[in-house]
Amino acid sequence: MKNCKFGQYDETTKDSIYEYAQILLNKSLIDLYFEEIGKLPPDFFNPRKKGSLGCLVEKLHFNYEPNERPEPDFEVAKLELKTTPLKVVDNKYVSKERLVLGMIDYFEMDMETFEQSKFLKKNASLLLLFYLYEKNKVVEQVFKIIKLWEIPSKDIPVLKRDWETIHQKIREGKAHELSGGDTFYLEAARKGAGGVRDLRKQPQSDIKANSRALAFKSKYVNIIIGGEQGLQKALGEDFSISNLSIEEYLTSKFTPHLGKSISDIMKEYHLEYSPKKKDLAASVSKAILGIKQDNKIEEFEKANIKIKTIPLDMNGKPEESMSFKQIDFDKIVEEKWLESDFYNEVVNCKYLFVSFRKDSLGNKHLHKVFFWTMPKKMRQQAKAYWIDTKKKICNRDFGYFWKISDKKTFHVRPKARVASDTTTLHDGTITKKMAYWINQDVIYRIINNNGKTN
DNA sequence: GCATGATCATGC
DNA sequence: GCATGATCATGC
Repeated sequence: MKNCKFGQYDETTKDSIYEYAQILLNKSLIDLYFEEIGKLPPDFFNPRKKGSLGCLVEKLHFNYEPNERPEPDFEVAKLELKTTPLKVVDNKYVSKERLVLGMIDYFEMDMETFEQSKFLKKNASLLLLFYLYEKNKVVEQVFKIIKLWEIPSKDIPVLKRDWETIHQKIREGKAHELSGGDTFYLEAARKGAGGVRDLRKQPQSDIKANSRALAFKSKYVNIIIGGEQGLQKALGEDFSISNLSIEEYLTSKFTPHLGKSISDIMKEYHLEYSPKKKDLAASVSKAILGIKQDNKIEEFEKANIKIKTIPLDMNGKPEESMSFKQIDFDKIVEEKWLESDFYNEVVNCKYLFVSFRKDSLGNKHLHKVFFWTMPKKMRQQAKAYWIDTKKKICNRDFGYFWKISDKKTFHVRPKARVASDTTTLHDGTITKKMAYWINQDVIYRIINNNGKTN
């Protein structure tokens, strides 16, 4: 635990660091650390001294000494902290500049592969603190977007190809010919003082090359901002003036309704109540969140937030295991873990769990609402589960997937519309459709712990 | 028509 | 009572 001015956080877990970072939202350092900044030598926040804001955030806010090593800033949590500027264009935040991710050591990168690269080790998870840029200001700048970001699996192919393009030039002794235009998301950007005095040696040629750093192009940074901003926009004015994080804001919407019955909440929102409907809980959630029933949930999707409603029995126990998408048998055999559907759309997501508990009459009441992301241990289990499932599908071994009785967190089970609902694989194999599930008792534990993961 | 989220039904 | 198989309701 790190003790800080505004409480404490656990520097070994991403969630805890992220939660503590939220204090910065809509604030500047001078708002929060006026006295502390007064005691610092003026050199510390000279606008000309680049990078000083990032150091100050680490020192003042996180009570953490910045490291210069290849490991991420928060080494145990494997989380790299980045502060980066925004500007406003057409009433929208866009990235002011590329996001620099570390100097290129030509000799070192020459010997690497993408998978084992320093780049991937250091930048797989980023805590991005976007602030609104103001000229000649440092500590006065206000943080506008706080985002815990992990390289999305869908972007890995592009990033990998970009990295390999750069790598290839170094291998061919053409480091001096590198250019930002070679690549799409990731670029080898000029860095350092420039000019003759900043030239460095490269491994496969005697020609000296400019010093360069790997960086996300600002276009790509805008994609990173995009999902978050779309959601902020969808939440509207109330959210912008609330000074709350997205998580806090969304959960606070539910607070006044905790304990109320579904039918009462639906009356309040003038929704039709028919107990046969299966999406009652979902439409109630949408109503409370102010999402139109005709589905504005897309913005949540873009921000990688999934809403799951969980029915609980009288004792607060989940009535069912939790189902996810169908397994695409032909696809999974071609996939790698980090690029898989399952990793992308189930594991690597943020969930908003909305639970409803039955009373003695069988009426459902809004019970607990919280955000949840899969903790590390469970992700490891998820990987083992996925590998096992994939292996059995490769072997056309459809009868022996993990079962709930195996008590291994996940299981495979059908969820097809009817029993006769089968799927035909590319080689003509016909088999029942199956889906990914998380075991009921695991959901129970998550509910009991209010989503706190350890 | 089908995927998905949610729930029901049956057998041990 | 639980594990497993099966089906329902809905939206796209």
